[in-house]
Amino acid sequence: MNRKSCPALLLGPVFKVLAEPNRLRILCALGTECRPVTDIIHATALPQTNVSFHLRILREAGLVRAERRGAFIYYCLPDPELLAILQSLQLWVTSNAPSPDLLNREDPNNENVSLSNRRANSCG
Amino acid sequence: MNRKSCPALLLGPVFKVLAEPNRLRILCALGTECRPVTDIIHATALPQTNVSFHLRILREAGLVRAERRGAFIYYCLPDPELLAILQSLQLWVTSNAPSPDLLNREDPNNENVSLSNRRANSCG
DNA sequence: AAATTATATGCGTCATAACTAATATAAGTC
DNA sequence: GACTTATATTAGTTATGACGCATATAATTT
Repeated sequence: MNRKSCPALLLGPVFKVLAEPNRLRILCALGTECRPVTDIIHATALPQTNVSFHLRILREAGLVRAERRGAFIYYCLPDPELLAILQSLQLWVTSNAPSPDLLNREDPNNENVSLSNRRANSCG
Repeated sequence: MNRKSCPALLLGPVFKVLAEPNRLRILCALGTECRPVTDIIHATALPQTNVSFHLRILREAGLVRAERRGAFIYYCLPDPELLAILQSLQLWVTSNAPSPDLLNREDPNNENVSLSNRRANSCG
């Protein structure tokens, strides 16, 4: 099963970049504005070296654009479209996915997924 | 910067789940159909234990639904909406992001991101 | 109920990614 | 050119996640 038969594989690297909470916070701190790294450092309260580390990853994934203005380097989202897509996904998650706090816990009653015998079904 | 000030943080766990290529292949193998685990094993050529491992993670993230039918457990996507969102993101990636093959390599000329001095800009 | 098929789980190992500290580069100011 | 500010990089450490093996559970068939 290669990329041809599963084009979604293209999304893997992007998802990997977006999976890191601190990177999401950086994107959040950017919003629709362009901001210098210093601002991001203050907004996220992350150490400078760590912000720079994550910015590089975001940059190489094409998820932020960087441009120098004098001594500062401003970062911003490349495209409002991206923001819209992420927001629709966010909407889907909040309305459809299980409580995200449960993701890392075992649900004691295994109620998330009932594997008990029932033939009635809505798909397939 | 908590969830209130950055609701995108909710997406972190979902992205983490979607970042794994084999999980994307499993979703791909499912498509819009419901299929038993055996089918997924054959389609992906992954070892059973590995498929089961990934299915659990997908399940707990709410990205697939499971239902038993006799001896088989059928898995399927919970919602066509999800597929649509992922496809729009995929479209964005293919048209806007840098070549994904470059993501894991250092680009030798550093052409991905020009940090050279230029004051002209389109944002901020 | 024994055997078979379908699927899940626990554990150990290995690879990868995040983080820290120290240092380097690059631009601006005096 | 020396000094300061802004940002990036490198190396080392730690944490996390994927995978494989062995085994467990659950339903089906005989």
